[in-house]
Amino acid sequence: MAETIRDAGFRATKPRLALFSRLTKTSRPMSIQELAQELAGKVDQVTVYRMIDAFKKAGLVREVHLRGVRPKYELTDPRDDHHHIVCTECRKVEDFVGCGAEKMGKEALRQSRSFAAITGHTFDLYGLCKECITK
Amino acid sequence: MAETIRDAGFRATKPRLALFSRLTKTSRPMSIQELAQELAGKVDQVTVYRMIDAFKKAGLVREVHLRGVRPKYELTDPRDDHHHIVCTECRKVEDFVGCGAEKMGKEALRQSRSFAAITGHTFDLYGLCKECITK
DNA sequence: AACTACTTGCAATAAATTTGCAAGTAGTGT
DNA sequence: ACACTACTTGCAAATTTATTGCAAGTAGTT
Repeated sequence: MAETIRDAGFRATKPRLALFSRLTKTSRPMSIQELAQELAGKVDQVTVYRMIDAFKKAGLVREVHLRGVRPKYELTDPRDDHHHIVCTECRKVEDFVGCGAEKMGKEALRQSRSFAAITGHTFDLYGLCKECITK
Repeated sequence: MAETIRDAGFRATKPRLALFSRLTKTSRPMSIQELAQELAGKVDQVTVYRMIDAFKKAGLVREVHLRGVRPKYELTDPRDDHHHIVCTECRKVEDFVGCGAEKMGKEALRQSRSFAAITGHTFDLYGLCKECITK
């Protein structure tokens, strides 16, 4: 883990290890506030902001935008194209894999008169989980 | 236009008409800041916040989240399932239509053990426009 | 063990968003 | 046209969120 951080060009400091470690332990993207709160006492909130920003630029971390909430962050896994499905009632988040983005990218380029390449995408679903749908 | 606003349950006041009118004139989603700036003198920024919030709840306006920028807003067109393609260099935004969301929604439900229904989705593409790709 | 550039925490700023409230006005009924 | 009332607005102030400056601390190196 320290290795990963160094490879990304950073020093493997305690705060960085703490943040990175926390991110490896979550299956859901986390907000700055959640991270800062959990790391309180160990890592200053300002440092969380700075680290997330740096990790993001280095590609270690991905920013996830879901409707109606502040941005959340998760570790990047380069070979994994997963997306999120969010319950609009209870805000539960689950992952799903696969999406027709490559195909859609090609289709979009065909439609477009000013774009020349696709480099990324976001795709998230919103719905109701089995618990909330009965209410 | 005043009619649309009334139908949504609001009074057709000057500030509301100004905001709504501005939104009908843009082909790109706009941020609170952009809107407030353009309507400066006519509409207070606080009012823009409040109106956007109310319009959003009423379904007149859709919130659009694109990477790395604050939320933007555009008028909802119920029969139009368009999405955005964003140049990661110059931030240009273009629309494209159609996306495999229905199909993917079904696939996601199949994968999921806790979700029961899909009610919405986001899908946006990032890439380079013809101008920026040559740089 | 010493060195140095990168990091961190704390305090202070700045920016974004929300709230309270008196004054203004659209829509209604007269 | 006039008055009435609930909905709206603008302004100021409070909150919340994010950024910056800088002295002190520390990882990685010599």
